[in-house]
Amino acid sequence: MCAKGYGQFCPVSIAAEVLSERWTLLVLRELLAGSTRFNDLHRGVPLMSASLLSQRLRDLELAGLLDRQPLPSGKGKSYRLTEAGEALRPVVDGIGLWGTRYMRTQYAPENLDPSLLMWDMRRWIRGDRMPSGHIVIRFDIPDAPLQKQHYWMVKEDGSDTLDLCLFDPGFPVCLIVTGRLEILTRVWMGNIEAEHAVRSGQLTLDGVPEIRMSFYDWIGLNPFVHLAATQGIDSARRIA
Amino acid sequence: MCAKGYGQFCPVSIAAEVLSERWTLLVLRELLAGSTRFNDLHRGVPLMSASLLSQRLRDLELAGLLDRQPLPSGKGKSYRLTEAGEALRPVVDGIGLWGTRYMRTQYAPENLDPSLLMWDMRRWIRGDRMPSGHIVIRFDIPDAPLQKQHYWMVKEDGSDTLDLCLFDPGFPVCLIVTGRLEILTRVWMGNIEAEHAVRSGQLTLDGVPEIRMSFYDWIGLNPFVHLAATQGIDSARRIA
DNA sequence: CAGTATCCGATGCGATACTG
DNA sequence: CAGTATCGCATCGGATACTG
Repeated sequence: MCAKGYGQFCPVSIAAEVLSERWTLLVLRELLAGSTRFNDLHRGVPLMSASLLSQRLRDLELAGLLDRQPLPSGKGKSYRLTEAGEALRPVVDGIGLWGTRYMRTQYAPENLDPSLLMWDMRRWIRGDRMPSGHIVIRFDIPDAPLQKQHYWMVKEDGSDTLDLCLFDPGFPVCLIVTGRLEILTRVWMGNIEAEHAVRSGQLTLDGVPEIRMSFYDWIGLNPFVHLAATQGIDSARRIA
Repeated sequence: MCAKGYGQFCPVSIAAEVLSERWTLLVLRELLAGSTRFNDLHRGVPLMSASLLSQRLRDLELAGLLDRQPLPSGKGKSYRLTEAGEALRPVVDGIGLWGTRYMRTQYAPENLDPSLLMWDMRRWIRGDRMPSGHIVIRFDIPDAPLQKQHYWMVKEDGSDTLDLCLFDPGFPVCLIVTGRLEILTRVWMGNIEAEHAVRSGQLTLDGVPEIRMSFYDWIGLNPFVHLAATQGIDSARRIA
């Protein structure tokens, strides 16, 4: 009968026809976070198949939330939110805030993924607060699957953005951060304070004191934690 | 592999596992609008099968958004949002607002439904602004399917809430409002001003002048229109 | 009335393979 | 690399029938 939509004139219903499709909200989150390339978007939703991501991007374009431009470099396309898509930022933020406050399944084992964590951290870590020079930080996650126990964050001199490597880039490592996946995730989500995690030995920092001390300054937090703080919600109080 | 969820620790993802299920947002809208009984909820999402509504209500309960209490009257249950569910109001409002502003398919024929329109109007029409006494308003929708051309809104003396009848309740009718389905829907959605619709003959009022004049006072508008007005968005400007 | 169980068909989606 | 087409299965959800 009703192929797809909800058959209602209510704007919530019309909006839900786009927004409630499986994965769409997460793709939107990635776009709002600033990813513009297919593979970057895909790294943010690694469990989604490429074909489905492609499909959803087309859906979003059709719904007028997304603009797809061929790249000047010839290969590939650039995906950018339109005004309508950008206007969903408060909605997606609101959903994230609500999730932070009320949902408890965040740290279930099946929701933890070292690569995803690192990819998320890479985007928000404050490269501009790191010491100058060529900085390499290694993250060690001993309880992760073998292929996913080591990650390298690389900051070139002069640039503030980071590169995430899954293999040893070869440069000398300035700092090794070691912690179990859940701990690292909780620290990142503002659920455990970084200082506390280090003091209690849940997180280990290995490197020269200068860089070790700077850690707390640049490690940063997932953006929803900042949002929550704005609204007076304290993530740390919610330790399960 | 991933049975159901998204396998991500991000709060947006956790929230989306509940919120992005098909129909869930609309059920939530109904709950937020104040419906507490199964059949009332169902009238708000008539195209949803009862079994699926039942299922979704259970899902919402399980996720902690909904509280299901047996009614003192013995039969049936009462559904009420928990604090967590209530906390989604700004999100659902935000989605509705966004839909009002950016989505254009609202008035596609397949989204228009006279019964749903009447049910929505019933909830928000200002009974307290109607003249006192036993008031019966009949709505005539000449282009609706035969069984759905006539609706009666009944206000008992002393009560401010309205009853919606699909059959002639037998009392004398004070006012007949006639208009095509799309016109009635657009007026209700603030897309056409009621006065304008009447002046231009798109809407017809038939009754004694006193009640005819009061129409503009109690007819009201869908709540998202009020919200939009608060935010400086003018629905009337968006006539397609 | 107020739901719930079951059945079966449509479709959504992941895996795989393919292309410029 | 940056996607897109195809295929086949899993599951979602509507219809129907049933129960307190």
